Amino acid sequence: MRVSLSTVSIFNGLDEIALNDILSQIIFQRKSFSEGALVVSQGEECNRLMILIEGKVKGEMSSPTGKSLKIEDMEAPSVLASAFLFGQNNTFPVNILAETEVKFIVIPKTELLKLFQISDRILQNFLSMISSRAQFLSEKLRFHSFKALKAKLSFYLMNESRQREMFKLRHSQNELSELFAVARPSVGRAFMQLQEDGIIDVRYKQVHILNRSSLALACNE
Amino acid sequence: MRVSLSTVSIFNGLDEIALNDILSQIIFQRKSFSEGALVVSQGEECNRLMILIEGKVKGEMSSPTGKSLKIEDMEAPSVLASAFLFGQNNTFPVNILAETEVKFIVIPKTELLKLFQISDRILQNFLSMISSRAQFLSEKLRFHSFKALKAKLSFYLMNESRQREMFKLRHSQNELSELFAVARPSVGRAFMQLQEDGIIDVRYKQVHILNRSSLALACNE
DNA sequence: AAAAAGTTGTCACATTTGTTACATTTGAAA
DNA sequence: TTTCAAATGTAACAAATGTGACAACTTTTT
Repeated sequence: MRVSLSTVSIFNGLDEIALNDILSQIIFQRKSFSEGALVVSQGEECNRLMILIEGKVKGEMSSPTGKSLKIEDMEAPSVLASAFLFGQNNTFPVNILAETEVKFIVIPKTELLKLFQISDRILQNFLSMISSRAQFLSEKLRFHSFKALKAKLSFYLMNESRQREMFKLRHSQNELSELFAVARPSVGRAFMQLQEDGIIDVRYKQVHILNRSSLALACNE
Repeated sequence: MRVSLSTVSIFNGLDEIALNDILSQIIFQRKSFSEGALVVSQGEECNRLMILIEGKVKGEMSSPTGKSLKIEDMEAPSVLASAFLFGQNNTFPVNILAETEVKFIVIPKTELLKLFQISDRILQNFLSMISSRAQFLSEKLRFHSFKALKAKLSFYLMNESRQREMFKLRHSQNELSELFAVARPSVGRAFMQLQEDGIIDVRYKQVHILNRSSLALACNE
């Protein structure tokens, strides 16, 4: 189940052999956490790159009320903390929780700088990752600026369906309520409204998109 | 009113002479816009670094309803678009509007890459900027996850006051309503509530913080 | 197959926020 | 100073969302 390191985005374009050579030149750690563990807590100093090579984690922001806003799910292979490593206030903005057994490779910031000098390709990969990250955060921000819940849900359904007319929801209404930062019954109501509008047909996790163009319009309300 | 280039964050630590030498090695443009102009529109390809050297701009996301969510104000010297240059989907996530006459230096992506090779310092500055940018976006995101408007306003007041007991608001309620993504009368109500709670005293733009610790608590509701 | 746990549909009611409107106050311009 | 545009205080009502609850249904576990 563990992934090959060459599939990790920061090592894009490097083959196993080159990669082994490069990695032999720096110091790094391996770390494991068991299911449910708090891998990183919000506010903790961000001074090392964490590469998830096995398992799944989720990132969530604990809002001040104690409730949490789920930011994203990640599964191996992926790179955590990339965008926060070099900032002024380099702290993690989220809690990261292990959803399964997870394994990481941990590269200290100083060693990462060495990597940049060794391989131009790694630097370019890193720049690309960090930019995508900022794009991701902007998208999240736009998403939360969608005021109406119906619009949020419509947008979500547009993305989840990917052209298909029928599909199964990956998330429960409870999870959606965390993603959208609303109460659970509100999610149910929003589904109901889209159904009453004749835009979708939904029964438990099974969704049938009846009118995709109306769904697109519903994103704009 | 135009600022010296050495005060721009991406050129931190370089003196005028070194900077002139470096800049002579690359190709870049100067661009001006008049007040009110749309400097960059959301969705436009982001393939050049824009350095604001004179004037003020604001960035806002047009939400699908046509309403806009103000993201930030920027004034010279500052660097735009840094975080989106190298991503997969390198488009601007915001509209950028000139609030005064503005002047820019525009450096194409390819030339920026040259700069990185010429000066390690510029690369490091760039990494730092882009990380701070991601932090900024995360903070925005957390802010919008503050559900209650009273909490948003409290948080805003905590930041704006900076230790002081009395201060003048920099933004009108109308502007605040854009920042918070709510309706204007709601902002007024939130002020009123904080006043009724005995936490602040507010009369038009003049704010008096009566109980800072309660204000801090109010952020968590 | 049966039991347990989790998910969903749904309700009534409280609370918050949006909308529209208008009078008042302030600050800037004439 | 006077005038005027903008900002603010405030109200009534509409709409959306939160809360708590419970039954019905699914899925997973035993």
